Amino acid sequence: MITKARVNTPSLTQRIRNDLEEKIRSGAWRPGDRIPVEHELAATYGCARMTVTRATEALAEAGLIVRRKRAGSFVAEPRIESAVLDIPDIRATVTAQGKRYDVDQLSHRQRMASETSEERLLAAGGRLLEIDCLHRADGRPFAFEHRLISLKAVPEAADVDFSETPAGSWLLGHVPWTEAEHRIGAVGADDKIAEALAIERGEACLVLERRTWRGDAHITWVRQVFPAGAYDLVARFGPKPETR
Amino acid sequence: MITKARVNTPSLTQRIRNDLEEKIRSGAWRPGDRIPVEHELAATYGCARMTVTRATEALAEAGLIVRRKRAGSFVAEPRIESAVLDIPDIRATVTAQGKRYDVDQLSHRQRMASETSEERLLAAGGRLLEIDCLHRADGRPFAFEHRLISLKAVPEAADVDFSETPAGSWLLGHVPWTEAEHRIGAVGADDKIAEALAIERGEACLVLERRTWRGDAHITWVRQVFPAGAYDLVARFGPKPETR
DNA sequence: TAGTGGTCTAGACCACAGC
DNA sequence: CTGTGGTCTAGACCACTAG
Repeated sequence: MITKARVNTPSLTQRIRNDLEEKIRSGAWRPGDRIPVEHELAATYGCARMTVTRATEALAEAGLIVRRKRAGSFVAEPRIESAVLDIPDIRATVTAQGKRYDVDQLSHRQRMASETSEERLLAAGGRLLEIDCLHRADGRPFAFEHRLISLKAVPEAADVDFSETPAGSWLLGHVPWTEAEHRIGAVGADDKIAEALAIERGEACLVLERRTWRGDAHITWVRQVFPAGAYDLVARFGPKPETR
Repeated sequence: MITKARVNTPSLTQRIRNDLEEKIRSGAWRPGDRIPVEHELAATYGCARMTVTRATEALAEAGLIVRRKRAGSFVAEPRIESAVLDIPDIRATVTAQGKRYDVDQLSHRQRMASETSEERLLAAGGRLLEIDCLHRADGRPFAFEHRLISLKAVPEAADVDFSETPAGSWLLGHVPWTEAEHRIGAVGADDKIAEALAIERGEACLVLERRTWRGDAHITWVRQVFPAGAYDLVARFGPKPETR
């Protein structure tokens, strides 16, 4: 096989992938359509079948096509169900907006985990660090945060001063985690939140709850409350900017 | 090379991937650690280097490792920023909860797109279909929906009866889309929403806005309002249930 | 400059589902 | 049964960069 004179071009696999993706995204191939069999594509591109396979495999993983033995590969039906959500660290969010970030620590204490299912899940009889804080952007209240940290999972957190670096940012940098679950909802501000955020009681707020694990060990649980409009979450489904 | 007697086991590539992933997720390998070079892994598993490459490639795509020429492959620093968000169709959500689904169409009209940037983006001088509806679960208000559909992009929508099948479900089944953007926030109910959802004015609601495209053509814009607590969005980061 | 990942080849055999 | 994807091999050369 002749070696192509590639000069800074994407790999052949990538070009095949992009070509097929373009056909699908442009609508030239509609959901349910069968795409050419792999050996045909290999002939088209003058390459080995494996090269084509790598491309179609990637498309299948991305959910754009479905590959079926004996039947062929087909353009998949789009599904709206999954999108990528960006959930950045609050300090990073604020500074990314070009605003000054401050945190007020409202309370900070150690205690034993209670017997609520919530806290048993987190620390199962161990000690907890419980921290309330207020995040500020340019001095104005940005988010109220209530956090529990399992000292069983992160004993060194007991000695850290979170009055400058918020606990979330510290944890992000010091405790590798492997799994996270987020829950997003809305709630009316209770008295505590209303006071902290300087809004009226009952006013609508966006709530983001996050649990974080390292393997089986539950690291932290946090509930962040944003005044309506202060913070929107954005999720996307579609072409990735990279590799195009 | 000896062909292994595989009996319904995952592929070798998959097993290598799982092994490495396990090492990372368990914490045996920490972020920043270098993982064995590919030819070593190939020797370990008694396979060709390409087989190992396929596994490490997949891990790199999943963001678990970073591969650097000449330097080696390293366990990546976890990033909390992206998580997969499930945003199902409302009808599907309700029926999945085992509840009866109904939709009340509150209004339905055609008009020209106005000159707001919003609507210019959607239909650029063309006709719009504007639909308000109320989704119900077991008869109780579940979500208020305000939707605009570009008749330029979806002319056949003009003749569809959305009083039984909600527009969202119809579009999902009839108009393949390729890109979507979601925005999630909180808002206090205005009079219209409060009445539709049978809640108090000002009560906190979760808002989900979604824009959908097919290639460059903007298909629809929709704003769905859920009473606080009625509906939470869940996003995950971590091991996929599949292929393990 | 040596060693790493990055990519590709030209085969091969298999399992499986559609015909 | 046949053709499809599923997987793997045993090489090869290249590009890049850390040392």
